Amino acid sequence: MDRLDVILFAARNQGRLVSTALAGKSLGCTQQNASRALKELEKEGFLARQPTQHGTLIKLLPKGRSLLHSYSIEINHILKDTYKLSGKVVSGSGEGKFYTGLKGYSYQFRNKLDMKVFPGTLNLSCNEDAIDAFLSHKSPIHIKGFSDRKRSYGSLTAYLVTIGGIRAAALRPERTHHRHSILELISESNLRRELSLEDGSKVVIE
Amino acid sequence: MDRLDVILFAARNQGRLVSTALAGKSLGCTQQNASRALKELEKEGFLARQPTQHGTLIKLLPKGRSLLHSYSIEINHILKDTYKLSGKVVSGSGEGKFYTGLKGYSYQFRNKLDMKVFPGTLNLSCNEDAIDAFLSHKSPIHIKGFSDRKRSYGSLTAYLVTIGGIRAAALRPERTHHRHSILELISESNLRRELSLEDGSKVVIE
DNA sequence: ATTACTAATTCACGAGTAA
DNA sequence: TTTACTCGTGAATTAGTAA
Repeated sequence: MDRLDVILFAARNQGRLVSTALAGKSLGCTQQNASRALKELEKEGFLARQPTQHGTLIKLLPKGRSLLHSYSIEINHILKDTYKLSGKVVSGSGEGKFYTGLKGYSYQFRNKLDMKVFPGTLNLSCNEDAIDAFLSHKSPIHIKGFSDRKRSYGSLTAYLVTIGGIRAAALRPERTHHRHSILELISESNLRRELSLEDGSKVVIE
Repeated sequence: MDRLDVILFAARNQGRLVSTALAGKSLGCTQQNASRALKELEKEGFLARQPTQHGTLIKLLPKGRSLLHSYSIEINHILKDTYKLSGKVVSGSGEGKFYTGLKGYSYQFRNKLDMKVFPGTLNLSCNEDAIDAFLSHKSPIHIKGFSDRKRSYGSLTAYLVTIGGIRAAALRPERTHHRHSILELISESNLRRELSLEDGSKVVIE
C-alpha cells in the first residue's frame, strides 16, 4: 500500500463522507485494508478521521500536507530540467504586433522580463494539456492590465522560456477562462527570421 | 517499497553510475531488494537500466516522467486549494509606517510587486511552522537592501498574497535567522480600515 | 448499509550466496 | 567490488465475520 496514494485519496476526499469500501476500490485493495491504512495514517498524524456508521470523514493534517509538499518540491525540481513543449508555428492575425507595441505592456516587459520586446508575437499551436503541464513548471510573472481612452487591456501572465536558445516569454491572458491551444511568444528578436521559421515549422521550447 | 520513491531515486540519479547498494541505503531496504525493484520498474517501462560490474546506469523513460508529472499535477492541485494561513491581527510598533515609506523600499515595491504601498503594515501573529509552510508555496520576490547616510536597511523577501480578496504582500527580513511568528503585510490599501480589523481579529490569507 | 476485528494466505523482503 | 539469483520468513493483505 503506497502511503502517498492513501494520503492523496484522503486529500481528494476531505470534508466528504466516504466509505472505506470506496477507498479500497480507489486504492486497489479491500475495504478492510483501506480501513486499516487510514487508521494507521491517523495514528502517525498524517490525517484525522471521524468514522461513523455511514462513512468516514477525513481531514488532512499539516503533517500530511507537508509530505505532499515535499514530494511536490522534489518532483517539480526533477521535471523542471526535463520538460519541453513542442508546437507548430502558425500565423497570427497581426494583432500581436499591435499589442506588444502598447506602452502599457512594453513598459512592464522591460521591467519585469528584462526585454525590449520586438513588435510582434510568434504563435505556436500546441496541445492544450501539454501547454498547461509545461507552464505549470515555470514561474508566473504578472503583467498588469491597463486602459487608454478607447478601451481596456487585460492582465497577462508571462513565463520565461527559451526557443532555439533565444530568451523569450510565453504570454497567457489571465481572464480568458476557455483554454487556448495557441501559445504566444515574445522576444527581443524577430524569432521568425532569427530561427528561419515558416508556418507549419515544428519548434521545441524549453 | 513505494514505487514512486524508487522512481524518484532513479530520476535523481539519472546519468550517474550508482550501485544498487546505494539505492538500497537511500530507499531504506537491502541492496537485493533495490536491485529487484529497479528491474521490476524497467520491466514495466518506467525506466531503462544498464547494469554493469561497476554499478548501474539509470535513465528515466517518458512513462516514468509522466507518472511523476501526474503526481505533481495532483499534489499541486490539492495544495493550491488547501493552503491558507490564519493569524491574529496584532498592533505593530509603528515601525512599519516608517520602513514602508522609505524610497529604497517603496521604489522596489512599485516595480516588483506592482504596488503603490499604503504607508504602514498589517501585522499578523501566526504559528511559525504554518508561516513557513504557507510561504513555501509562494514565489519569493527579492527586495534589495540599501543604505542612507544614517544606517543600512536589510534585504527582504516578499510574497504575493491576498487577504479578504485584496492583493497584498507578505514581507520577511532575509537576514534574521531567528524565525519570527509575526508576518508583516503591505498593500495598496489600508487593510486595517478596509477590512474593519482590530487587534485580535482573526484573518485568513491566501 | 457502515467500520473494523481476527484468522488465513500470500507475497514482499532480507539473508545467503553465486557469478 | 559489482548485480541478482534462490529460499525461508514474516509482515502485509485478504477473507470471513462481528458489531
